[in-house]
Amino acid sequence: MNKYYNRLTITDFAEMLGTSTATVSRAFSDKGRISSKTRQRILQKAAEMGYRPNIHARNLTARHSDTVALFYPELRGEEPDYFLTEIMLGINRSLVALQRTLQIHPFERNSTADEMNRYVDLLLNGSFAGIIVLGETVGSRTLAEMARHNQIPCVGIGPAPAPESNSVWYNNSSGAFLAGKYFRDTRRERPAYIAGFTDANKERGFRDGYAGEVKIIDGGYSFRHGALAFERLMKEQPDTDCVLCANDILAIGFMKAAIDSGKKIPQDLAVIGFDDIHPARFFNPALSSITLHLYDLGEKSVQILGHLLSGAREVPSESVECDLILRQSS
Amino acid sequence: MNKYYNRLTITDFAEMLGTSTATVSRAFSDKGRISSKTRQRILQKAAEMGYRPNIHARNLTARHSDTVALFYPELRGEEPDYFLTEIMLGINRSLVALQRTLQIHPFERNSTADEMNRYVDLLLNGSFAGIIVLGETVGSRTLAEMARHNQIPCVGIGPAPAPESNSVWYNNSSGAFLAGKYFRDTRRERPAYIAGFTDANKERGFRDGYAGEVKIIDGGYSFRHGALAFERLMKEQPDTDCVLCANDILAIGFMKAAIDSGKKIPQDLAVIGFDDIHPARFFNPALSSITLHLYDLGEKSVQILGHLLSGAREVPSESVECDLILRQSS
DNA sequence: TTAAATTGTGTAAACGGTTACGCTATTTAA
DNA sequence: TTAAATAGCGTAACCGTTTACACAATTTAA
Repeated sequence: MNKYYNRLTITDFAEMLGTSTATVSRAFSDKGRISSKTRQRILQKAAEMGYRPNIHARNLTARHSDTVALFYPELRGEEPDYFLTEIMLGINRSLVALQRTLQIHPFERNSTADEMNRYVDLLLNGSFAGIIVLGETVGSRTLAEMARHNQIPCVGIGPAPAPESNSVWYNNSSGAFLAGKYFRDTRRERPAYIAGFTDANKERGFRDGYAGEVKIIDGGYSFRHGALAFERLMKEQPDTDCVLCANDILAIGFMKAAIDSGKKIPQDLAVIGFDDIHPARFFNPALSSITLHLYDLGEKSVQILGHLLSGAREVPSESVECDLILRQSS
Repeated sequence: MNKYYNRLTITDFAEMLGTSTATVSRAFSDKGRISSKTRQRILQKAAEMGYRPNIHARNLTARHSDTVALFYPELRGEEPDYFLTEIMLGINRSLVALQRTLQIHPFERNSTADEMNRYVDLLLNGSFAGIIVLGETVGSRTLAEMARHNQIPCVGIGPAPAPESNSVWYNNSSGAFLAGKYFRDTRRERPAYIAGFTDANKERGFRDGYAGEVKIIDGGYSFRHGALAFERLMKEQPDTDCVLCANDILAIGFMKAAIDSGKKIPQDLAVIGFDDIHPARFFNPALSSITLHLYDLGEKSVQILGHLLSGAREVPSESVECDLILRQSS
């Protein structure tokens, strides 16, 4: 292995200055008592001579690290996970402001016991000051539960408040409702819902919003699945005139296929996506979408974690509103 | 602060088992001598009773951590940084395979001395086993240099081999050449290059590839800048019939504006982007682009880092080929 | 001016592991 | 069967900090 980095230890350094290690330590820690004159002198000398407190020794005595881990079920799909990307952006920015660093830990959606063990080990061996857990997979819940059980600050991000931890959550059902209602209000007559895999909440919300029956097509969440869904839809209900898709990538794949086959969007077919990932607005026509405010989601999770980290016991969970962003596609 | 996690120390645990701490340590470390029978017993008991070696103590004696940091100049632009996202994906996947964890550290492009100091501190206080540094900013170079100087494994990713560290690099100029040549071969007559900010290499490559004069428009790298560039171009050289853009987002913004103003792509105007970020293929028409093989870039950097981490002294830098991916826009 | 309170510093014991060294068993060689 | 080699384990020093406690110097109160 690699044993690089500073060979200058606090003992050596203190000796050079003619002080004790305690004083040096105090100069860096801003806890204990120390005259500002000596602190100045020590910090200055440290800068000159390149002394830096070894972080592992610090973590050991302090009994905590200051890194935060983000666990998320990895989408090994055909596209990068834009959903994750945008949440992570919010998380990381906020974390930097808190002077904390982010470790990222993807895990398989159907994680093996082995993989889970590795992560639980990391969690319990003191690696993290706290964790953020994305999603609602078995893995996510296990991690959240372990964290709670061992009193490690943890906040979950998902489509429902997590009983195992503090959480910030979004309400898929109410989002889908907006889309349904919009289609009703704009007098669309034959709605369809392109589900990735079944998501009862979105489906129900959409149906309730539209206040009428809705054709369901399922299959998967990728760009390619969107195109397939279009083909199936044209066979099974060719007079469909409005569509909600379970996520934006699906919607974009769907639109692409629709346009290539000669459909006019939004005239023949109005399309609304879900999540409002950034690339949605790039498409031509620009995609309308239910926004989950992904960036804010990340930000809020860090806010809650921040409170937990500074010792608060009861921090309320939060939810974020879904909104319908109208662009060209609907 | 938070002093959670395992209160069961090696001393307590060893006592419970009636062995010495040395033996327990050996059971976990697979170095020293130990009978497989006792190891079994210890590991099993550990699992039962929930003993886990504290990572900070381990790191302290071992004099190294096993986390890898990725430093990158943060694009505080109007879009998420897809370029980064895809490289990071490659890095993280490979790193997981090496049982290492990734910390991500964005820094400002024009980072202040203060910010730089923080990062140098992190670098030199033993936080990382090694680092990967993205880009060619002053900050990136400083970090790479510090790492090299302190013998911390470091690999840079950028548009040219980095003298301060091992690196994996791409050749912008040769990529742009391909685009120029393609436009020449397809008998386009009035080329333009939409530079974000000036990038002499791409510009030169493009001109050489086309073997003729090229109109330059600059301004910035965002979607919005793409649209602005289109407008300026229409004023300054309205008969342009082919365009290379300095990145894909720019290209997409450009195309969107062009289409909205009635241009037919690729008939009236052929467009090629740069980087081949994933969303390029979603656009309508799908965007042709010079691919940098971003994912592979990330993978290779970890490969090199892996060698460095396992003690190799001289590991050759690598470069990746640029390729022209043709889609509908050209 | 003197006692009490406060401030600044040092000594040494943790923190929770690893590992060099030494001492028995046990195995192998002769 | 015996000497030499080796395998398995324990003791204790060490990794580089922090911090409780003790003590001297200085300030404040009376």
